[in-house]
Amino acid sequence: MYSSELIKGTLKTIVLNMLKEHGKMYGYEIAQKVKELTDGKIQITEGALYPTLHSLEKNGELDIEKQFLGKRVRKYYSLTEQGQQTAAVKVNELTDFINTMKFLLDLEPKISNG
Amino acid sequence: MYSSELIKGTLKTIVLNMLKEHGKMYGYEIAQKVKELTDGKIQITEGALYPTLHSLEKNGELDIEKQFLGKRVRKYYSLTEQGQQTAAVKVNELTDFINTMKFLLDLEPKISNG
DNA sequence: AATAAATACCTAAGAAAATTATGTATTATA
DNA sequence: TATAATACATAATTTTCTTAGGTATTTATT
Repeated sequence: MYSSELIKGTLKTIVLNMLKEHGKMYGYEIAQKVKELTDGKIQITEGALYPTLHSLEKNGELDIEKQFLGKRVRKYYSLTEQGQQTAAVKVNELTDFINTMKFLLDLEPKISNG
Repeated sequence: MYSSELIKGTLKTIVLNMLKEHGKMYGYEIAQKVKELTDGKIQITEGALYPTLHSLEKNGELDIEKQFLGKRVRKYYSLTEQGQQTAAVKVNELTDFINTMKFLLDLEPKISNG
């Protein structure tokens, strides 16, 4: 597990990208998938996840679709058109940021993007 | 300039790494150097920088040394032994995190670290 | 000489985003 | 039948940053 401060600021991007790559998903599923894909290194807490989903939906990035399994409800989220654009922008921004950080921290040879 | 939320959580690591790579530096210098190295993409604000430096010093990561230029003061910071260890740990952690994020966001071929 | 810009430090109020803790309820497992 | 896993949610608190303000010196410009 990473010291939590690192993950800050990347949650929206992670969520948007999960939906971009895996189609519609429900909240719990997103958290499980991220945990699985990162070997438990990134664990999204529910207190962070649900408010983020609500906020994204409120801002028109996500569509919501309820599904009932017996009496229990699942809320499937999917990207709106606007959400698809936002996802692309956010992922590009994060990619750029990562490259900048790698350079700044001297993590790779400096003459690789020229 | 990146949307500010991305930079969150990386400031301590950036500061510690700057001091690791460039020896003793003063606050203003750190901010300038980071700005210069990232072509203005990462701009550390003073409101974030100085409290971070104070906090790192208070925690025993940094030594401080005052220098006077005429009447103006500069506060040079350098890594303590503990600070050197923390810097290494933090940089490793960030490197690992970056690799995890790249994998998670599918930014590079997945069979590159195996 | 006067003004502006850059250097160099600092703190406080507020916002943003997460953690931690708690809550509800159903379904599957031991 | 107790426990764990699934699945949602919110509230209080903490952390970390932004924004805005403050002081003061030195250098560059007009």
